[in-house]
Amino acid sequence: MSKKQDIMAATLDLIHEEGLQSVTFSKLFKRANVGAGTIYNYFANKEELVNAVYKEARILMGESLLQGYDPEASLYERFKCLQLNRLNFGIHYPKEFLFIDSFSFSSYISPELRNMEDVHQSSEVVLSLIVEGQKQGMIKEMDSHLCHQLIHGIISSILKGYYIDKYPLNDVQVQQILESSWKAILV
Amino acid sequence: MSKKQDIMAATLDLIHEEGLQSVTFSKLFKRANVGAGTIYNYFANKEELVNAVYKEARILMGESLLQGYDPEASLYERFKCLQLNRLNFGIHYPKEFLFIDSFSFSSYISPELRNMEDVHQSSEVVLSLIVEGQKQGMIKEMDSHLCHQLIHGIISSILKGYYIDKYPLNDVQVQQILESSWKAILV
Amino acid sequence: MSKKQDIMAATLDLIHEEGLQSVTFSKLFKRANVGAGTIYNYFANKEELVNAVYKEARILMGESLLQGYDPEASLYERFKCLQLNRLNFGIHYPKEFLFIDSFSFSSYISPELRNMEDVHQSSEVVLSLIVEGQKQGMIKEMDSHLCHQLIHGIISSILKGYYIDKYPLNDVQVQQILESSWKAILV
Amino acid sequence: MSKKQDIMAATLDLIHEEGLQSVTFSKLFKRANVGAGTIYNYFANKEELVNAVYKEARILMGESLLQGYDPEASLYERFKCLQLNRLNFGIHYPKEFLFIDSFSFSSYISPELRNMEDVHQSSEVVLSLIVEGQKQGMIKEMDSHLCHQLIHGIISSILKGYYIDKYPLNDVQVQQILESSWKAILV
DNA sequence: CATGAATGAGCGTTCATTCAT
DNA sequence: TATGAATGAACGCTCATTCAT
Repeated sequence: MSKKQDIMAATLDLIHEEGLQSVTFSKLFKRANVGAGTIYNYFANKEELVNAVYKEARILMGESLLQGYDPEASLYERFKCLQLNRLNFGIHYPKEFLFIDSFSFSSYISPELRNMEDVHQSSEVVLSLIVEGQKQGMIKEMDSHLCHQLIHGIISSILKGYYIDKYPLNDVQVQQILESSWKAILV
Repeated sequence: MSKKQDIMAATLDLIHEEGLQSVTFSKLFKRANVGAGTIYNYFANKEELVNAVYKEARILMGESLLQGYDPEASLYERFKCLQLNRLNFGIHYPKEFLFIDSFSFSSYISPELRNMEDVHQSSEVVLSLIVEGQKQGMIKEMDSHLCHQLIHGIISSILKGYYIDKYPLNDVQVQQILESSWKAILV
Repeated sequence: MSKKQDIMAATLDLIHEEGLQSVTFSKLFKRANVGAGTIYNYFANKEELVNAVYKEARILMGESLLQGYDPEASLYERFKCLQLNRLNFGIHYPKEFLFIDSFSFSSYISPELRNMEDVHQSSEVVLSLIVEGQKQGMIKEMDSHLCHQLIHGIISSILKGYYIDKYPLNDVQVQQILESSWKAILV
Repeated sequence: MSKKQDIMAATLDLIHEEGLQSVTFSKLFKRANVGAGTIYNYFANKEELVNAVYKEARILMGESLLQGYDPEASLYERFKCLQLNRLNFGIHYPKEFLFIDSFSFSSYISPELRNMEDVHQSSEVVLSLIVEGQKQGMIKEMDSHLCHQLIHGIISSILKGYYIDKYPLNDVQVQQILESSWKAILV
């Protein structure tokens, strides 16, 4: 792995373990096994480093959310795919998920990055799916952003409980969650 | 007593505006209009100050969550009351809500405080309501903590979208949210 | 006892217990059982307080050093009286002795105070005793200040060893010390 | 290595000039011409710095005190060597001498350091010399620690008078002091 | 007189950043 | 590139001093 990736991986690890506030450069150097000045060959400052880590996580998330999405499938199949992708991303990449969840609204992350297209692509897919479902009379008439937030919020919240070992997330639970979130927005 | 309240209010404001990490004492002194040493008449150190602010927010939340709760009312009425209380707390006390949401799992908050009884009382009311509903065959059979997390997660997520002006939260939306979250957990 | 004396006694105690550097006003207030502002009714600032304590100790020492001094007695008798007075002062007033010993050359003590007449009276008695002895051919010809310092130094040093319990100071030891210091300066 | 030495030298200078209590880091930085953080590359904190300076002074003193000591020489020759070494150390290293003299019993100095072997070696040489002299009937029968303290005290006291220019310390005076201290403990 | 809450300059220390090697 | 000693602004905190009561 390159020095640059060592640094970014160490950054994400430290953010996950102790929170952004306690990611000091001296901890970072030791963890990443690089010299104090090496970071500045790759990143102009701490903020750019964190933003780069954020960007990488967002790209990874963006790729995950639309994985296997079949525009031709039924409304419910497409809905399940999107929700499952989000859930699986959170299960397999907890560090990335929590980092994105915590800092998307932080002033630490630059506005340009916050509005990256990657994840928004998936957001738009979700939004148009909602609108489509409402036109068909399947999905309840409500503000589409509110509806979007609602089904995402279920996944995020479930994941946070899972991370602190409140319950397992096996196939049974996963199916229950998908059903629940679907029923929540049906007419 | 006013100085203490000034300091705590300024702390909560700053946490809300810039995040806990950037609550420096120099910002705090200016915001609260007190001298550098004044804080130490009331709080042993920064951590105790933050914990005191957290405790106050938790007490306020604890009082709000069970407001008007009638144990004799129907299952659905009780459910709506609990969800509505949470939503209203978030609407009227956004700073408190976000602070609690962000830092309940932070190492900055002492474990004793994290496990205060106040909010947990309401948690147990919710949990037993879920179990009761499951016995009656109304609520879907699933891990009660998972179910709890699900309905809370909906409210939290909706509130976060509301805070960044994604949509309004008028009576219409509020009713939709209550219905959605109820349908999410019905059999 | 008056507030003023409470404060001065507490100051001397604290200096003796922890050293001047750690005599903070907050410790002082608690020890002396007075309010934070009360000191300023009696002393303009910390330095004046310390100087006042120093002055009081010096006055006490000045009184002690010439106690029972009989100008008509023999050279040796007068020498023994002076040395014994110094030794006894150190034995009975360890806090005062050590404070004077440590801070006589500190910049904390004002020059005027350092050159108070009280103890110097006794110094001049000692010096003229030395000169007289040298004229009589009993005391070795040497710089009288050097001689003075020598016999004082013996007493001071012995006291410091006594304070840390290196040895007892009973009559036997006291007699040995007086003899030794006398022999040290004889021709 | 130069920065470390700069810092230690500046520390010793400041202690000598103004006392330990006024060795603030801001004075230290200016004096040593280093940045505020540089000290922490070499010393964990202020106390460790002071202890390091103390240790260096003690090592220097330990080397000086037994210089040229010939165990085969006569009792008086050995006595003179020890006393002269101490006197010379004080004359050539006044800052080190006063620092050790003042702070050997300060809580600032760690107990391990206080009980270093270096200087104690010389103490034991002095003590056994005293005991030997007492067995031979040359040195007065008295507590050996008392006797030790007495002859050290003479040197210390003389040096303090010398430092404030009370008198010169040329060969004549030095010989007088050695004789006086010898006579003080003879039978 | 006596009080103690309030003050803010100054403390020891941390840590993002620089730069000579 | 890669390094890490050096830097100094900024941090949390202390404490002598003030002043309204």
